[in-house]
Amino acid sequence: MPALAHSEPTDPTSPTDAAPDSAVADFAAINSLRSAVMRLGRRLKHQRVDESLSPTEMSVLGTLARCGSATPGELARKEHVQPPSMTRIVALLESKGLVRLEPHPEDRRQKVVSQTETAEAMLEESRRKRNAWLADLAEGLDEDEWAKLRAAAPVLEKLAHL
Amino acid sequence: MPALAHSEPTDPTSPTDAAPDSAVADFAAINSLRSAVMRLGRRLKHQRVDESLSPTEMSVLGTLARCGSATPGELARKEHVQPPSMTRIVALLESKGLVRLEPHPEDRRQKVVSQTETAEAMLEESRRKRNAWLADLAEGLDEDEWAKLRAAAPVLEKLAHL
DNA sequence: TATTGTTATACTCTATAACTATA
DNA sequence: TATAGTTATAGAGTATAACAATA
Repeated sequence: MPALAHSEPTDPTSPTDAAPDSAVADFAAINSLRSAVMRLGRRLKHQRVDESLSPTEMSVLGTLARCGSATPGELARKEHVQPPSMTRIVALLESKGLVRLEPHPEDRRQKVVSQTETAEAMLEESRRKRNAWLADLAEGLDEDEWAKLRAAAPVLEKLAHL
Repeated sequence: MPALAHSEPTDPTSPTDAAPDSAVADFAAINSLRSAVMRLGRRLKHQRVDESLSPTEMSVLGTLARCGSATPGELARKEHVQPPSMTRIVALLESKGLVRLEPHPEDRRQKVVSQTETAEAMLEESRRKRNAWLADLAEGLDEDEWAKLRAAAPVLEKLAHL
Protein backbone atom coordinates (compact mmCIF):
# COMPACT_ATOMS: atom_id res chain seq x y z
CA MET A 1 0.00 0.00 0.00
CA PRO A 2 1.38 3.40 -0.95
CA ALA A 3 2.26 5.89 1.71
CA LEU A 4 -0.38 8.52 1.91
CA ALA A 5 -0.74 9.50 5.50
CA HIS A 6 -1.78 13.06 6.19
CA SER A 7 -1.02 15.43 9.01
CA GLU A 8 -4.22 14.95 11.01
CA PRO A 9 -3.67 12.34 13.70
CA THR A 10 -7.14 10.89 13.23
CA ASP A 11 -8.98 10.43 9.99
CA PRO A 12 -11.62 7.75 9.47
CA THR A 13 -10.97 7.67 5.74
CA SER A 14 -7.29 6.95 6.11
CA PRO A 15 -6.40 3.50 4.86
CA THR A 16 -2.76 3.71 5.77
CA ASP A 17 -0.18 2.95 8.37
CA ALA A 18 2.68 4.29 6.31
CA ALA A 19 5.49 6.66 7.19
CA PRO A 20 4.80 10.43 7.25
CA ASP A 21 7.76 11.31 5.04
CA SER A 22 6.46 9.79 1.87
CA ALA A 23 3.00 11.07 2.72
CA VAL A 24 4.30 14.59 2.37
CA ALA A 25 5.89 13.67 -0.92
CA ASP A 26 2.67 12.16 -2.25
CA PHE A 27 0.73 15.21 -1.21
CA ALA A 28 3.15 17.48 -2.98
CA ALA A 29 2.96 15.23 -6.01
CA ILE A 30 -0.82 15.24 -6.17
CA ASN A 31 -0.91 19.01 -5.91
CA SER A 32 1.68 19.35 -8.59
CA LEU A 33 -0.11 16.81 -10.76
CA ARG A 34 -3.46 18.48 -10.38
CA SER A 35 -2.12 21.84 -11.39
CA ALA A 36 -0.03 20.50 -14.25
CA VAL A 37 -2.81 18.34 -15.67
CA MET A 38 -5.17 21.29 -15.71
CA ARG A 39 -2.77 23.65 -17.40
CA LEU A 40 -1.51 21.06 -19.83
CA GLY A 41 -5.09 20.22 -20.66
CA ARG A 42 -5.74 23.82 -21.57
CA ARG A 43 -2.69 23.88 -23.82
CA LEU A 44 -3.63 20.64 -25.50
CA LYS A 45 -7.05 22.03 -26.14
CA HIS A 46 -5.52 24.85 -28.16
CA GLN A 47 -2.67 23.02 -29.81
CA ARG A 48 -5.02 20.32 -30.93
CA VAL A 49 -3.78 18.28 -33.83
CA ASP A 50 -7.04 18.32 -35.73
CA GLU A 51 -8.68 21.72 -35.91
CA SER A 52 -12.17 20.47 -36.60
CA LEU A 53 -12.48 18.00 -33.73
CA SER A 54 -12.62 18.72 -30.02
CA PRO A 55 -10.35 16.83 -27.60
CA THR A 56 -13.18 14.58 -26.46
CA GLU A 57 -14.19 13.83 -30.02
CA MET A 58 -10.62 12.84 -30.80
CA SER A 59 -10.55 10.76 -27.66
CA VAL A 60 -13.70 8.92 -28.69
CA LEU A 61 -12.13 8.06 -32.03
CA GLY A 62 -9.06 6.82 -30.20
CA THR A 63 -11.17 4.67 -27.95
CA LEU A 64 -13.00 3.22 -30.94
CA ALA A 65 -9.69 2.53 -32.63
CA ARG A 66 -8.60 0.57 -29.57
CA CYS A 67 -11.87 -1.15 -28.74
CA GLY A 68 -13.26 -1.72 -32.20
CA SER A 69 -16.81 -0.72 -31.39
CA ALA A 70 -18.96 0.30 -28.44
CA THR A 71 -22.41 1.51 -27.53
CA PRO A 72 -23.00 5.20 -26.75
CA GLY A 73 -23.45 4.31 -23.09
CA GLU A 74 -20.14 2.46 -22.96
CA LEU A 75 -18.41 5.39 -24.65
CA ALA A 76 -19.95 7.84 -22.18
CA ARG A 77 -18.64 5.79 -19.25
CA LYS A 78 -15.19 5.43 -20.78
CA GLU A 79 -14.85 9.11 -21.56
CA HIS A 80 -16.40 10.18 -18.27
CA VAL A 81 -19.13 12.27 -19.86
CA GLN A 82 -22.89 12.03 -19.40
CA PRO A 83 -25.00 10.13 -21.95
CA PRO A 84 -26.57 13.24 -23.52
CA SER A 85 -23.10 14.63 -24.19
CA MET A 86 -22.10 11.40 -25.91
CA THR A 87 -25.26 11.50 -28.00
CA ARG A 88 -24.21 14.89 -29.28
CA ILE A 89 -20.60 13.80 -29.89
CA VAL A 90 -21.58 10.65 -31.74
CA ALA A 91 -24.06 12.58 -33.87
CA LEU A 92 -21.35 15.06 -34.84
CA LEU A 93 -18.85 12.32 -35.65
CA GLU A 94 -21.46 10.58 -37.75
CA SER A 95 -22.28 13.78 -39.62
CA LYS A 96 -18.59 14.03 -40.50
CA GLY A 97 -18.54 10.45 -41.70
CA LEU A 98 -16.09 9.37 -39.00
CA VAL A 99 -18.27 6.81 -37.25
CA ARG A 100 -20.97 4.41 -38.31
CA LEU A 101 -24.09 3.60 -36.28
CA GLU A 102 -25.68 0.19 -36.41
CA PRO A 103 -28.50 -1.43 -34.47
CA HIS A 104 -27.48 -3.56 -31.51
CA PRO A 105 -27.92 -7.25 -32.35
CA GLU A 106 -29.46 -8.21 -29.01
CA ASP A 107 -31.00 -5.07 -27.53
CA ARG A 108 -33.07 -2.81 -29.72
CA ARG A 109 -32.66 0.11 -27.31
CA GLN A 110 -28.92 0.24 -27.87
CA LYS A 111 -26.75 1.13 -30.85
CA VAL A 112 -23.31 0.04 -31.93
CA VAL A 113 -20.80 2.75 -32.82
CA SER A 114 -17.73 1.96 -34.88
CA GLN A 115 -15.16 4.00 -36.76
CA THR A 116 -15.13 4.34 -40.53
CA GLU A 117 -12.23 4.08 -42.95
CA THR A 118 -12.31 7.88 -43.15
CA ALA A 119 -11.62 8.05 -39.44
CA GLU A 120 -8.70 5.70 -39.76
CA ALA A 121 -7.18 7.85 -42.49
CA MET A 122 -7.75 10.97 -40.42
CA LEU A 123 -6.09 9.41 -37.39
CA GLU A 124 -3.09 8.53 -39.53
CA GLU A 125 -2.92 12.11 -40.81
CA SER A 126 -3.25 13.55 -37.33
CA ARG A 127 -0.47 11.23 -36.19
CA ARG A 128 1.90 13.14 -38.49
CA LYS A 129 0.88 16.47 -37.01
CA ARG A 130 1.27 15.16 -33.50
CA ASN A 131 4.80 14.12 -34.30
CA ALA A 132 5.67 17.65 -35.34
CA TRP A 133 4.21 19.06 -32.15
CA LEU A 134 6.08 16.45 -30.18
CA ALA A 135 9.32 17.40 -31.84
CA ASP A 136 8.82 21.02 -30.81
CA LEU A 137 8.14 20.08 -27.22
CA ALA A 138 11.03 17.65 -27.14
CA GLU A 139 13.49 20.49 -27.48
CA GLY A 140 12.59 21.64 -24.00
CA LEU A 141 13.07 18.31 -22.27
CA ASP A 142 16.12 16.16 -21.81
CA GLU A 143 16.21 12.41 -22.23
CA ASP A 144 15.88 11.81 -18.51
CA GLU A 145 12.74 13.91 -18.31
CA TRP A 146 11.21 12.08 -21.22
CA ALA A 147 12.02 8.78 -19.57
CA LYS A 148 10.05 9.89 -16.52
CA LEU A 149 7.09 10.86 -18.68
CA ARG A 150 7.19 7.54 -20.50
CA ALA A 151 7.17 5.70 -17.19
CA ALA A 152 4.31 7.75 -15.80
CA ALA A 153 2.06 7.75 -18.87
CA PRO A 154 0.48 4.34 -18.23
CA VAL A 155 -0.05 5.22 -14.57
CA LEU A 156 -1.84 8.41 -15.57
CA GLU A 157 -4.03 6.38 -17.91
CA LYS A 158 -4.84 4.02 -15.08
CA LEU A 159 -5.62 6.94 -12.81
CA ALA A 160 -7.94 8.38 -15.42
CA HIS A 161 -9.85 5.11 -15.54
CA LEU A 162 -9.81 4.19 -11.87
CA MET B 1 0.88 -1.21 -25.47
CA PRO B 2 -1.53 0.23 -28.00
CA ALA B 3 -0.39 0.25 -31.58
CA LEU B 4 0.92 3.76 -32.07
CA ALA B 5 4.05 3.51 -34.12
CA HIS B 6 3.91 5.54 -37.27
CA SER B 7 5.03 4.66 -40.72
CA GLU B 8 6.90 7.81 -41.72
CA PRO B 9 10.61 7.09 -41.64
CA THR B 10 11.66 10.72 -42.01
CA ASP B 11 10.39 13.81 -40.29
CA PRO B 12 11.89 17.19 -41.27
CA THR B 13 10.78 18.84 -38.05
CA SER B 14 12.62 16.38 -35.87
CA PRO B 15 15.26 18.21 -33.82
CA THR B 16 16.82 15.11 -32.45
CA ASP B 17 19.84 13.01 -32.91
CA ALA B 18 18.49 10.46 -30.46
CA ALA B 19 17.98 6.88 -31.46
CA PRO B 20 14.90 6.17 -33.56
CA ASP B 21 13.73 3.73 -30.90
CA SER B 22 13.20 6.41 -28.31
CA ALA B 23 11.45 8.56 -30.88
CA VAL B 24 8.84 5.86 -31.32
CA ALA B 25 8.57 5.45 -27.57
CA ASP B 26 8.16 9.19 -27.13
CA PHE B 27 5.42 9.19 -29.71
CA ALA B 28 3.55 6.45 -27.93
CA ALA B 29 4.03 8.28 -24.66
CA ILE B 30 2.69 11.57 -25.97
CA ASN B 31 -0.42 9.88 -27.29
CA SER B 32 -0.98 8.14 -24.02
CA LEU B 33 -0.29 11.35 -22.12
CA ARG B 34 -2.65 13.42 -24.22
CA SER B 35 -5.51 11.04 -23.68
CA ALA B 36 -4.81 10.57 -19.98
CA VAL B 37 -4.39 14.28 -19.27
CA MET B 38 -7.70 15.05 -20.93
CA ARG B 39 -9.65 12.39 -19.10
CA LEU B 40 -7.95 13.05 -15.80
CA GLY B 41 -8.69 16.73 -16.23
CA ARG B 42 -12.35 15.96 -16.63
CA ARG B 43 -12.33 13.85 -13.48
CA LEU B 44 -10.48 16.50 -11.50
CA LYS B 45 -13.04 19.00 -12.63
CA HIS B 46 -15.77 16.97 -10.97
CA GLN B 47 -13.94 15.62 -7.95
CA ARG B 48 -12.74 19.06 -7.11
CA VAL B 49 -11.75 19.54 -3.51
CA ASP B 50 -13.56 22.84 -3.12
CA GLU B 51 -17.05 22.82 -4.55
CA SER B 52 -17.34 26.54 -4.95
CA LEU B 53 -14.15 27.18 -6.91
CA SER B 54 -13.37 26.11 -10.47
CA PRO B 55 -10.07 24.35 -11.23
CA THR B 56 -8.56 27.51 -12.68
CA GLU B 57 -9.63 29.55 -9.70
CA MET B 58 -7.97 27.03 -7.40
CA SER B 59 -4.91 27.11 -9.59
CA VAL B 60 -4.70 30.89 -9.36
CA LEU B 61 -4.79 30.67 -5.57
CA GLY B 62 -2.03 28.08 -5.71
CA THR B 63 0.06 30.31 -7.93
CA LEU B 64 -0.44 33.24 -5.57
CA ALA B 65 0.52 31.04 -2.62
CA ARG B 66 3.76 30.19 -4.42
CA CYS B 67 4.57 33.60 -5.91
CA GLY B 68 3.26 35.89 -3.18
CA SER B 69 1.60 38.36 -5.51
CA ALA B 70 1.20 39.09 -9.21
CA THR B 71 -0.55 41.39 -11.65
CA PRO B 72 -3.63 40.14 -13.54
CA GLY B 73 -1.58 40.04 -16.73
CA GLU B 74 1.10 37.90 -15.12
CA LEU B 75 -1.54 35.54 -13.76
CA ALA B 76 -3.17 35.26 -17.19
CA ARG B 77 0.16 34.30 -18.74
CA LYS B 78 0.96 31.79 -16.01
CA GLU B 79 -2.44 30.11 -16.19
CA HIS B 80 -2.56 30.26 -19.98
CA VAL B 81 -5.82 32.14 -20.14
CA GLN B 82 -6.62 35.42 -21.89
CA PRO B 83 -6.65 38.68 -19.90
CA PRO B 84 -10.45 39.08 -19.91
CA SER B 85 -10.83 35.61 -18.39
CA MET B 86 -8.41 36.52 -15.63
CA THR B 87 -10.30 39.73 -14.97
CA ARG B 88 -13.41 37.65 -14.34
CA ILE B 89 -11.56 35.12 -12.17
CA VAL B 90 -9.87 37.78 -10.06
CA ALA B 91 -13.17 39.61 -9.62
CA LEU B 92 -14.84 36.42 -8.43
CA LEU B 93 -12.01 35.61 -6.03
CA GLU B 94 -12.15 39.12 -4.67
CA SER B 95 -15.90 38.93 -4.18
CA LYS B 96 -15.30 35.81 -2.07
CA GLY B 97 -12.67 37.58 -0.03
CA LEU B 98 -9.91 35.25 -1.23
CA VAL B 99 -7.69 37.84 -2.90
CA ARG B 100 -6.86 41.47 -2.32
CA LEU B 101 -6.35 44.05 -5.07
CA GLU B 102 -3.94 46.93 -4.63
CA PRO B 103 -2.66 49.63 -6.97
CA HIS B 104 0.66 48.93 -8.65
CA PRO B 105 3.37 51.08 -7.05
CA GLU B 106 5.03 52.06 -10.34
CA ASP B 107 2.40 51.74 -13.06
CA ARG B 108 -1.08 53.07 -12.48
CA ARG B 109 -2.53 50.88 -15.25
CA GLN B 110 -1.66 47.70 -13.42
CA LYS B 111 -2.92 46.13 -10.19
CA VAL B 112 -1.31 43.84 -7.67
CA VAL B 113 -3.23 40.72 -6.67
CA SER B 114 -2.38 38.86 -3.48
CA GLN B 115 -4.09 36.19 -1.38
CA THR B 116 -5.86 36.93 1.87
CA GLU B 117 -5.70 35.10 5.18
CA THR B 118 -9.08 33.62 4.29
CA ALA B 119 -7.55 32.04 1.20
CA GLU B 120 -4.75 30.58 3.24
CA ALA B 121 -7.21 29.01 5.65
CA MET B 122 -9.25 27.68 2.75
CA LEU B 123 -6.20 26.15 1.13
CA GLU B 124 -5.40 24.43 4.41
CA GLU B 125 -8.93 23.11 4.64
CA SER B 126 -8.91 21.93 1.05
CA ARG B 127 -5.63 20.21 1.76
CA ARG B 128 -7.42 17.94 4.19
CA LYS B 129 -10.08 17.07 1.62
CA ARG B 130 -7.45 16.41 -1.02
CA ASN B 131 -5.72 13.99 1.28
CA ALA B 132 -8.91 12.02 1.69
CA TRP B 133 -9.40 11.92 -2.06
CA LEU B 134 -5.81 10.92 -2.50
CA ALA B 135 -6.22 8.12 0.03
CA ASP B 136 -9.12 6.74 -2.01
CA LEU B 137 -7.15 6.84 -5.22
CA ALA B 138 -4.14 5.32 -3.51
CA GLU B 139 -5.90 2.03 -3.06
CA GLY B 140 -5.78 1.52 -6.81
CA LEU B 141 -2.05 2.19 -7.23
CA ASP B 142 0.96 0.41 -5.84
CA GLU B 143 4.05 2.09 -4.44
CA ASP B 144 5.97 1.71 -7.69
CA GLU B 145 3.24 3.47 -9.64
CA TRP B 146 3.16 6.32 -7.17
CA ALA B 147 6.92 6.65 -7.44
CA LYS B 148 6.56 7.08 -11.19
CA LEU B 149 3.94 9.77 -10.70
CA ARG B 150 6.11 11.61 -8.20
CA ALA B 151 9.01 11.54 -10.64
CA ALA B 152 6.90 12.77 -13.55
CA ALA B 153 4.99 15.51 -11.75
CA PRO B 154 7.71 18.17 -12.07
CA VAL B 155 8.22 17.28 -15.72
CA LEU B 156 4.51 17.71 -16.39
CA GLU B 157 4.68 21.09 -14.68
CA LYS B 158 7.59 22.06 -16.88
CA LEU B 159 5.70 20.87 -19.94
CA ALA B 160 2.69 22.94 -18.94
CA HIS B 161 4.87 26.05 -18.75
CA LEU B 162 7.11 25.41 -21.74
C1' DT C 1 -40.30 -0.95 -13.14
C1' DA C 2 -35.53 -0.28 -14.80
C1' DT C 3 -32.53 0.98 -18.50
C1' DT C 4 -30.82 3.09 -23.07
C1' DG C 5 -30.72 6.75 -25.58
C1' DT C 6 -32.65 11.35 -27.02
C1' DT C 7 -34.48 16.18 -26.78
C1' DA C 8 -34.71 20.57 -24.72
C1' DT C 9 -32.58 23.71 -21.88
C1' DA C 10 -29.27 26.07 -19.00
C1' DC C 11 -24.85 26.66 -17.03
C1' DT C 12 -19.70 27.22 -16.76
C1' DC C 13 -15.69 28.59 -18.68
C1' DT C 14 -13.20 30.79 -22.09
C1' DA C 15 -12.35 33.62 -26.21
C1' DT C 16 -12.56 37.79 -29.32
C1' DA C 17 -13.54 42.59 -30.18
C1' DA C 18 -14.10 47.07 -28.74
C1' DC C 19 -13.22 50.44 -25.14
C1' DT C 20 -10.75 53.23 -21.29
C1' DA C 21 -6.75 54.62 -18.87
C1' DT C 22 -2.22 55.07 -18.43
C1' DA C 23 2.70 54.88 -20.38
C1' DT D 1 1.59 54.62 -30.47
C1' DA D 2 1.71 50.76 -27.34
C1' DT D 3 0.25 48.40 -23.17
C1' DA D 4 -2.83 46.88 -18.91
C1' DG D 5 -7.05 46.00 -17.76
C1' DT D 6 -12.13 46.06 -18.49
C1' DT D 7 -16.76 45.50 -20.65
C1' DA D 8 -19.81 43.31 -23.74
C1' DT D 9 -20.76 39.51 -26.39
C1' DA D 10 -20.44 34.98 -28.40
C1' DG D 11 -19.14 30.27 -28.62
C1' DA D 12 -17.74 25.55 -27.15
C1' DG D 13 -18.58 21.91 -24.20
C1' DT D 14 -20.97 19.83 -20.69
C1' DA D 15 -24.72 18.95 -17.36
C1' DT D 16 -29.52 18.19 -15.67
C1' DA D 17 -34.35 17.20 -16.39
C1' DA D 18 -37.95 15.34 -18.89
C1' DC D 19 -39.18 12.08 -22.33
C1' DA D 20 -39.49 7.86 -25.61
C1' DA D 21 -38.64 3.19 -26.60
C1' DT D 22 -37.39 -1.21 -25.10
C1' DA D 23 -36.17 -4.71 -21.59
